[in-house]
Amino acid sequence: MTRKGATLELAVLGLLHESPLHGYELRKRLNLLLGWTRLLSYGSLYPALKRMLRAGWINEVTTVSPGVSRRQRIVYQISPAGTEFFSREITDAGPAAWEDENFNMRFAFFSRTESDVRMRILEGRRSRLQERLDRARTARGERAGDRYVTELQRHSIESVEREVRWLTELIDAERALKGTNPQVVREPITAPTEFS
Amino acid sequence: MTRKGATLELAVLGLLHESPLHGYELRKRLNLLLGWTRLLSYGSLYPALKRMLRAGWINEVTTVSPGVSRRQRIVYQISPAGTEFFSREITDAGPAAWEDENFNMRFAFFSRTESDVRMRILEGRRSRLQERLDRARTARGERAGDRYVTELQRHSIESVEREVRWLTELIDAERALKGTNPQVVREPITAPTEFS
DNA sequence: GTTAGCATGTAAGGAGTTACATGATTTT
DNA sequence: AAAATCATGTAACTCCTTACATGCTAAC
Repeated sequence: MTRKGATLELAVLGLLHESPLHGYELRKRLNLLLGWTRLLSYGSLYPALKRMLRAGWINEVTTVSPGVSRRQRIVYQISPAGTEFFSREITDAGPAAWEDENFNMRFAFFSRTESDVRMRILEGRRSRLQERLDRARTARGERAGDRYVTELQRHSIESVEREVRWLTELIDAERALKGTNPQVVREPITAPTEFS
Repeated sequence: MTRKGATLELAVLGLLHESPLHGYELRKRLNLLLGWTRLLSYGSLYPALKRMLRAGWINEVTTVSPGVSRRQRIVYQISPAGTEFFSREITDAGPAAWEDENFNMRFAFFSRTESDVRMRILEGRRSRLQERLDRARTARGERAGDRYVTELQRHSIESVEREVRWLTELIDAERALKGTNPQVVREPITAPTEFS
């Protein structure tokens, strides 16, 4: 099936992989992690958590000993099924991985990916942007009418070009890394941050 | 009311303002004009045209003399009500104008806007991005964990900074222009391009 | 004559927002 | 004691995409 919109679900699983969290905190972290243009709303997060509960990817752990705060909260933790799903999805380097909505999230979890997967995603992303660039460049020549339109097109093209250069640097770095160390780069798991 | 999603409608009206067009051609031009990340689909354009017909903003002009091609097409032209609506919306320099989805479109039609409106939209857009930047910058300090996450944040911040610089240049240019010529900058209307 | 591109649509469904609703806890 | 922020949710609605359906016309 490979639901197109598993972005949110995957990001949640990725965060819960590090430490259990409750909804409110999850939302804050998601907004920091992925530079979403609009902030993620509760109306979108909470239903997603319910869906994930039903799917068996996460478990509800109603607060036992909340530590500092005596405020009751619903804490979620990732289940084995969730871990399995996350790993499977994160391994997939298909077109979905380099689409606009997914790419940032995939990149954010690159530490949990094999080097080849990273490469294929970065290269896929780059050629996607390259296509867009080609279209934009030919379009520019055609109608040199309004000066604001022209300026907008110029700036858009420059932005995408910059993005492409960034990807090229990353690809080169990845290739260099691959040469020296063919293994997966495993970051040491940081100690679960205490959510206050 | 100020429907949030009038973006598409406004863009269509803006294009029809220059010359009557049929749906297929409209879609192509919209995709060029606004650098939408995904191409606009027919499933979104055609229903929008129907809505606009019902609203009385456009008229259907089933092809009379198609010129070069003898292919029958449904050509739309803007109505007085549509012109009125477009002018009213394009004059509004409220928050909606500098949101992500709207800003590019508004900018593309800047030639049909007063200098003060342009200024307010550019400045609104800039402070919106500035806020985003502040949030991102403070976020960055907190968790210097994963190197890919760090790189993503660095790059995002740099992109927004670049955007802010661009807006600043535009604002300065606009201010200089305002000093010399307080009137609206009217581009000569380019001759309606013959759609083949 | 067949393929590629032109041209117009509809139906079902996904993903998320806004607005509403409620209440606890912490800070001032 | 009030205000801010934490915390969790639901319902209605919007906008768009995908996939389907259909047929014309130009070029090879």
